[in-house]
Amino acid sequence: MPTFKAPKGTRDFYPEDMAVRRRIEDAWRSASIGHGFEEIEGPTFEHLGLYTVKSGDGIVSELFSFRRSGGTDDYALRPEFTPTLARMVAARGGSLPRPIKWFAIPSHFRAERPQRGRLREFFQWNVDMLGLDDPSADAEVLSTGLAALDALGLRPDVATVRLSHRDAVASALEALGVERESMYAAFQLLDRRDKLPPEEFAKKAGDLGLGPDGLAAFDRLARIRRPITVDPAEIAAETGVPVAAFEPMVALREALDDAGVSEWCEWDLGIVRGLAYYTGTVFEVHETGGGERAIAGGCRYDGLVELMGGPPTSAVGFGMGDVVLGLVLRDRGLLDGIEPPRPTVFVLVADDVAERPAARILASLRQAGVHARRSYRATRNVGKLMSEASRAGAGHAVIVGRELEEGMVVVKDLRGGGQETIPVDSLVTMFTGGDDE
RNA sequence: GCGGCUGUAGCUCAGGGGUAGAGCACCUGGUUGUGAUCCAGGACGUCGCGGGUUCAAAUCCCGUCAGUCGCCCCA
Repeated sequence: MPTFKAPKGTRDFYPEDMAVRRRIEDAWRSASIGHGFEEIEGPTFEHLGLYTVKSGDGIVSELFSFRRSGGTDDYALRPEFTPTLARMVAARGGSLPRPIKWFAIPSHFRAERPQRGRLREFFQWNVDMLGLDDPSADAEVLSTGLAALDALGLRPDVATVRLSHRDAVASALEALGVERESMYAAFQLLDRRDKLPPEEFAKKAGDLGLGPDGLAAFDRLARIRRPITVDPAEIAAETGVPVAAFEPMVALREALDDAGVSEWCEWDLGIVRGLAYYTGTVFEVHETGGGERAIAGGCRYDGLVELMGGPPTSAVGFGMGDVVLGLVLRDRGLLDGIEPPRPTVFVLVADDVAERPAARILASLRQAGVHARRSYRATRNVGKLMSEASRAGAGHAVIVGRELEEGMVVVKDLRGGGQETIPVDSLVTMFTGGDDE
């Protein structure tokens, strides 16, 4: 018989893994709802064209795409959610009340070589706010993400938001002599500042029309890392760029301050993020040590809904994957002790004649909404059964046995250790009365 | 697509040309009811796979596959 393994880059979620996943998803969902976002979902696969129209044909090699046997349409498992979101917004056009505040926790699929923090199937929390062209929307979206991180135990000393603003950087680069038509190439170079040898960096910068002075300023700009409270005039002085270029950053900073999250944030003008359709604010959330990939990435994408056939719609959102976040949380012990739901009651049968009464007791507990389990072993050895109840993490064990003759059962508190003999009739009340966990 | 490292029991690993090992976990029983660091017993492997060398390969050689980490890319 052939043996099968989970496909490359996918994961099996055993109960303990599922408990961790639920913890993360619960934090995401709670933060979203608490900040006024509503949950949506879309199809797991879409028309291939939905992705190529936005990202170009080159994206196809990164997708799991397919055609139904005998069919004519090309599909792809969704590699991200934003196109689906933009499609959904475009489909309802202007009929949706603005701003639109939606979140989703979809699975995604990418045909990449797996490595640390990157798998072929993963879950990504998406939070998006559309139809409000104001920095307060950027701040609201970002603070939603940070609320989830906070709920999971991460704090500003452990996770940092690196922020930039494409309009500000574009103005700065223009002031340094970069032609408008070279702007996208300049962003790409900015993104690769730490990966290229200095000579190559200088050469590519020269191709953009930058002289030696401009190159030096470009390099300084690319490496700007400052507290978010810094005076833009300081950055202007350091890079030789007129301070007016950094104007968009001031309004963003004020919005972040009002949202109460500026403690998490710093400027990093080297943050670019790849896509051409990004506009305005861009940010990444990183572990402060910086060893892992980005925990989350977000941006403004004011043109995308229109690209999908909808009305011009401003938009800002972010995605946060479960893989890197899980690694960061695990490294800090923040996932220790998470386990699947544990039963309130564990019913054990201590006597052959108690088998059917025990079954009835179990059913009555469950019908009353109590999480109750039983042993499926044949043994009547109470010690072994008690051990099983303990390993199951049950709060109480109910021994159904000889006391039944008097209409009684024994209830043992597995946390505290005490036990009492009570009438069978009062058992359900005991566990629904509110004085038990 | 390219490179490093690792593949031996369910898990963690030892062994290193001559009959396949340990700990943990798991299962059963301990004759009559209380959470095992108790006792006794049990199941467990084509040593990733294929080829080569050898009287003999888990062990040495070659290849291959898988996992993992990195490069490329990263929505």
